[in-house]
Amino acid sequence: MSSLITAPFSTATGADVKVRFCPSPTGLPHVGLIRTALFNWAYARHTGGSFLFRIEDTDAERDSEESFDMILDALGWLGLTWDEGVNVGGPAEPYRQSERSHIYLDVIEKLKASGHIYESYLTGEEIDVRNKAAGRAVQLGYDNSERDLTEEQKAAYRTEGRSPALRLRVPETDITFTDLVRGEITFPAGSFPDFVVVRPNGQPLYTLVNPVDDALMGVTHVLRGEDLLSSTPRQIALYNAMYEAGITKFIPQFGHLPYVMGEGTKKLSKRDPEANLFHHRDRGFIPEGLLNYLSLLGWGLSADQDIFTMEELVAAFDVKNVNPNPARFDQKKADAINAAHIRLLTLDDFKSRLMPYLQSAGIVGATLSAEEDSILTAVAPLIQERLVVLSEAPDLVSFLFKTADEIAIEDDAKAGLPENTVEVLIAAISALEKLAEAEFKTETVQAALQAALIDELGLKPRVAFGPLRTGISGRRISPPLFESMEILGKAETITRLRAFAVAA
RNA sequence: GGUCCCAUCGUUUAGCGGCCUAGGACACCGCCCUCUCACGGCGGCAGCAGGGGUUCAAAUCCCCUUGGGAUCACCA
Repeated sequence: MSSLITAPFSTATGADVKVRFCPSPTGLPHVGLIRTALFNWAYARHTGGSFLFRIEDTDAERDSEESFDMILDALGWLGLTWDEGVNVGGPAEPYRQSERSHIYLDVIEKLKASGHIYESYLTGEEIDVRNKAAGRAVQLGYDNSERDLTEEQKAAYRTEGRSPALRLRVPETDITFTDLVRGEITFPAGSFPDFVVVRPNGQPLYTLVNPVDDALMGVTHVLRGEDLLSSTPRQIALYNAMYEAGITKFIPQFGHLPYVMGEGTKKLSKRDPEANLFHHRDRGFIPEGLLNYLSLLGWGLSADQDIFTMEELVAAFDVKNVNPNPARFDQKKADAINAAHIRLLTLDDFKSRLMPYLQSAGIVGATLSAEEDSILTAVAPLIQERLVVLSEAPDLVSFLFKTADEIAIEDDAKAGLPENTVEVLIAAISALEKLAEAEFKTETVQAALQAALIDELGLKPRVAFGPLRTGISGRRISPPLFESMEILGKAETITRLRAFAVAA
C-alpha cells in the first residue's frame, strides 16, 4: 500500500451521475435534511443521472421505525422521487444498512488482508494517559502507536481478555479535494489520527459503512451538510484504501451544503418548531411553496426571480452555484413564497388542498355535501389571494357553514364598531328586504346598500359596512362583504343582521 | 488548543477586475387602489466587517486582523 492518495475522483457529469440521500432515522424530519434531499434530487434530475435513497440505521439506540416512516411521508408529500433504493430496489440491495452486515464483514476482511486496517487494543482512557505522559495534548487523540503490533503483543492483549477495535491506517500525506461548492480544500498531513472503523464487538461504524455503501452503490457525487466537511479527508483516506484493495474504482466528488441557521448565529436546532418539516405542513404550506423556499436556502434561480416551479429549478440547478455561506431560515420570507404559490394554484386544485384543513377544523364533513361543495366553490376564489398558509382558511370561512345562532361576535370586532351600529343595521335590513330573493346577488346587494347607507345616510363606507361585516361573520375581517351575503342568501343574511341588531 | 469552513442592505441574494452612483426579493415605512383583510401599483429606508497590498482600475485577486461557525467519539 502507498502513503499517497492514488485513487481518481469521479468524472461523472451527465447521465452517469449518481447522487444519494441517506438519512439516519432519528427524530423528526428537519428542514435542513430535506433541503439536502432536495438538492440531491434536483441535481439528479438536472443531469439526467439517478437519485438513490438509502437508510443509515446502524444505531439501534436512536433509530426508530416511526422516524423512518416520517422520512418516507415527507419525501412522498414533497414529490421527491428516487430511482434506486428503499422500497424501489436496485442492483445494490439491500438499502437499509441494518440489513447489510454481511457486506461490511466482507469489506473488512479485504481491508484487513491488504493491511489498510489494523487491530487496536488501547482504550480511550489508556490513550489519554499515554498522551499526558508524552506531554501531548489530549485533544489530539490517538497516537497511532499500535500500527505495527507484533503477533506476540496482540496475543498478550488477547490473553488479558481484550478484543481489538479496527483502525484505518491513514496515509501520511496532505489530502486535497475540490469541493463542488467551496473549491479546493487541503487538509495537511497529520490533521487527524488513525480512526476506528470497527468496534471491538465487530460492529462497523458510520465512518466505515457510509463510504463503503457509497462506493459499492456507485455514488459519484456526495452532496451533504457542511457538518461533514471535516470528516471528508478521513473518508477519502478510506476510499483510497478501498481503491487499493480493489473494492472501488473512484472517489466521489464532494459538495458541502451550507447550514440552515435559525435566529442569531446558531444552527436551526431540532428543538426549534420551524425545523420540523411537518410543522410547516400542518400550518398549511403547500409542497410547491416549501420546496421553492427550501431551494432558496443557499441557491437562487436568477438575480430577479424567486418564485419558480420545480421544473424551472430542475432545469437550472447546479451544485456549483450553491452558496457556501450559511442560510438563515426566515419564516416571513417562507410565508411570502408560500402565499405566492397558493395564488398560482388553479381554483379546483386550491379547493382540494383546502379540504383537509377544513375537515380537521370540523367545518365540513369527511365527504362534502352538495351544499358545502357549492359554498366552498363560491368562497374559494374570494380567499385564495388572502391566504398565507392554508390553515388560515377555517377561521376565514367558517361563518358561511354555520347557522345564525352559531355566530359569536369576536372581541376585536366589537371594539371596532361605530356608535350608530344599530341605526346602520336597521337601514341595511330594510334596504335588503326590498330585494327579491332572485336578485340577491353581489352587484344588486352592493347597489342597494350603497344607496341606502352611503348616498342617503351619508355614511363613510367604512362606517356603513363594518357593522354588516361583523353582523354576518362575527368578525372584523372577512372575505368580501357583498359576495359573502350572496353566498349566505337573503333570508340568512337578514336573520343575522337582525340578531346582531338586537344584541348590539 | 489543532484542523477546516464562512463574511455584500435587518434577512436572502445579484455581482466572477472597468457595465456599481452596488441590482432584485422578503421585511419595514409612506402613497395609490379599496367594504375589512389581502392582491396589485408607485415610492422610500438600508449593505461591500477592518487594514494592508496587486492593478491604470478592486465588492470582485492576494495577505493579515476581526467576527461567526464546524469538527477533533469505539454517534450518525
